Formats: sequence, C-alpha cells, structure tokens
Amino acid sequence: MNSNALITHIRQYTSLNNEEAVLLEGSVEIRELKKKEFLLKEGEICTANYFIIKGLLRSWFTTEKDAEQICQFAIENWWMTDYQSLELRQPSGFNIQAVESTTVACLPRDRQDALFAAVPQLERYFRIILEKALNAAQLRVKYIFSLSGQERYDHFAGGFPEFIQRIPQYMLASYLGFTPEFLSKIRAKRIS
Amino acid sequence: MNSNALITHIRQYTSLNNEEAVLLEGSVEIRELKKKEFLLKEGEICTANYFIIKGLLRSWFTTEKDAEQICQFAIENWWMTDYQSLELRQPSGFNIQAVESTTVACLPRDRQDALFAAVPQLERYFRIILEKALNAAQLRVKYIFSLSGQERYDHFAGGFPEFIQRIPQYMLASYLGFTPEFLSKIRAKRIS
DNA sequence: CGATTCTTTGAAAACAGTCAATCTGTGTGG
DNA sequence: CCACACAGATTGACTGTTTTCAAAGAATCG
Repeated sequence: MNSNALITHIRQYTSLNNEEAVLLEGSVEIRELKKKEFLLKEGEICTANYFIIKGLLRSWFTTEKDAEQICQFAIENWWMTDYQSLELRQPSGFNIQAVESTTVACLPRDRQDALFAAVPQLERYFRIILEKALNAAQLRVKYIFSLSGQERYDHFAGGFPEFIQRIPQYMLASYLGFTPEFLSKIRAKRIS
Repeated sequence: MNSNALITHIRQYTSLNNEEAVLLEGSVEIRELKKKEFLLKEGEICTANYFIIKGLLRSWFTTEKDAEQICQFAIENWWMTDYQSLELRQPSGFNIQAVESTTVACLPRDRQDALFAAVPQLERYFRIILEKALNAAQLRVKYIFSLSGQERYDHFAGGFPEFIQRIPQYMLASYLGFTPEFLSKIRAKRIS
C-alpha cells in the first residue's frame, strides 16, 4: 500500500503537481499496524501526524478511576495526532491505537517544516482539514450537552450504521460518554 | 481602536511586512459591540471570522428544552466563528454574542480568499491557530468526560480565576454542562 | 476446546436535574 | 432619591437518569 490515497485527498483541497507529490512521498513513511498496536502512549512525546489510508484508529486516555475514555475515532482519509504534544514537544496525555489492522502514512514532526517550506500549499490543505476537525469537535460538544445518553446512541447509530459494525460496544459506550452496562440497557429497550 | 492587536498576534506566528499588514487592515473591519449584541444568530449564514481585540464573546445554541447551551467563550486574541456555516454557506446552528462591550476585527468570508492569495503566510497563521483551537476543543472533551461537575468547577475556577469575574454564574454553569442551581450548591459546599 | 474478552442483567446508590419559592442586587423611571 | 421591576443567585424537596458492583451469559480467538 502506498501514499496515493493521501495525494488524492490533498488534491481535493489544493493543487499539487507531480514534483510536489514526490516531495511529499519522500517525507511520509507508510506503516502497517496490527490490531491493538500503539502509535502513541500516554507520557510519550508524539512524533508524527498520522493519515489513515486504511483501517481505524482511536485516541483515548486513562481516567483517575483507571477506566479507558475514548476521545476520537479516525477512519480512512482522516488525520490523527496530539497537536499539543506534537507542536510543543510535550509528553502526551493520550494514547493512539489501532482498533483493527490499519495502514497509516506518517508525517514526522521533524520533516514537517521542511516539507511545508517546499510545498506551501500544504499549509492551506492543513488549514482546511483543521477547520473541519475543529468543526467536528465542536459538534461533538454540542451533542454531548444537548442529547441524553439514549439520544446520543440513537443519533450515532442512525448516522453511522456501518461504523457501529467495526467497533466493540464498550468502545462506543466510552466514546458516547457512558458505561457499557448502560449501553446494553439502552439496546435492550430499543429491541422490545 | 484599530487592528494593531491583530497584526501583533499574527507576527507571533509568522512574518508579516508592512505592505502585507496594510493589505490585512484593508480586508478587516473593526466593529464595536454593545453588551448582548449579536454577531450571528441561529439560522443565519455566518459571514465572517471574528478576532477579539477587546472584550468577551460567547457562542451558544438553544436546546430542545429551550435552554441556552454555551459552547465556547472567547476573549482577547482569540478568533471565533462557525466554520461550518462560514465555509459551506449553510445556516448556522449557533449564536455568537457579546457578553460585555467588545471590539472585534471582522474578516469577511468574501474577502478571505483574495487576502490569503495576496498574503499566503496567513494560511500558516490560521493553520497554527486552528491547531491550538482544536487542541482546546479536545481538552474540553477530556475534562467533560473525566471530571465530575464539582471537579470541573474546581478546575475551571482554579485555572481562570480572573475570568470567573467577567461572566455571570449561569453562563459558567451552562459552559460546564450543568444547571445554575447545581453550581449554586457546589459553591455552598465549598464555602463551608 | 479452553481461556479470555465482551455483553447482559438486576439491585442499590450516587449524582445531577426539575420545580417552586425566596433572597439579593442593580438599574431605571417617576 | 426612592420604589419598583427584573435579572441573577440560592435553597429545599422531590424526581430521574446513569453508575456501580457483582454475577452470569455469549462470543471470539488461538
């Protein structure tokens, strides 16, 4: 698997000639991850931005009560990283882990500046990508605050039925902000 | 009041010579808002990105139960807009409103592309700003999920003591995701 | 098949919301 | 300058949603 998916994605948002595409390909590294493999662990400094060519990542952290709290899922054509750790070179408070067998393109932090200098349109590409990501994060906050647990499940299950198949229920429960037991009870009600 | 604060802010993240600064000044419009004045109302299409020179904005929406749910506060040197409405020219699901008397620099959507073409470093500036904003949004989700109402109040009150002075408690309660009554009870406990 | 991981179920408890009444402060108009 | 109105804050009783804990039941993987 190669970086064609990434180049195609970038060309949806900005121009990129073949020379530039070659520069990009020289700056990213394709990595194959097995299910449950980590790209980042809490306490480590995040070293790259990850673009998902195929598969599914999750980011999560450990709460004070030793529970896993899932922050985000990322599927094909999404970027995932911890920007705070990446840009400030600080230890991260998050884990990034493959939910299923996954292929990513890694853009290492130490190659990013040179690449952006050589291909300035990438600044534009990431600006647009980040606008979308920020929007998604804000919509998430909106749903968390305006919907009950039951409603969040209905909304999510209705909006992403195919996605539900790819993740275990305990991860969905964590993402939606409640316990696996409660999700189980919601489903029991729904079926009857 | 003029756009010096904005130019100073941009120069913290990227270069900007005097010609470029003039182009920028020609593209933004300074606006004075009275307390409670709106920059955007639910259902309208958002037409600009707003940089706060002085004052305090909040973004909020109306829940199904007709309650105001606050999404964000923004103070001096922050940008606020609804990117989804701005970029896709869709009706917004949010309100943006002055909490106190506020001065903003407005960058209208219909001038943005020409400005970015003339001053490409602004793509970089906004990329960096958006990374920070995305980070803040993700930390917010982290706190919502890992802390109880009581803990969220303690964390916020400890982290931004001066900010607490600027907003009424019912707004803080909404931002933290609980009712004004509950906040009142938290405070009663803390004092004793 | 055995072992682990995931899901379901039920009872008790905790946390936060709702509603209604009261209290406080602030600003405005007469 | 006072009185009143109104927005915001507090309090208490009651309700409801979600969690916790413990145990048992399915499903999946090597």
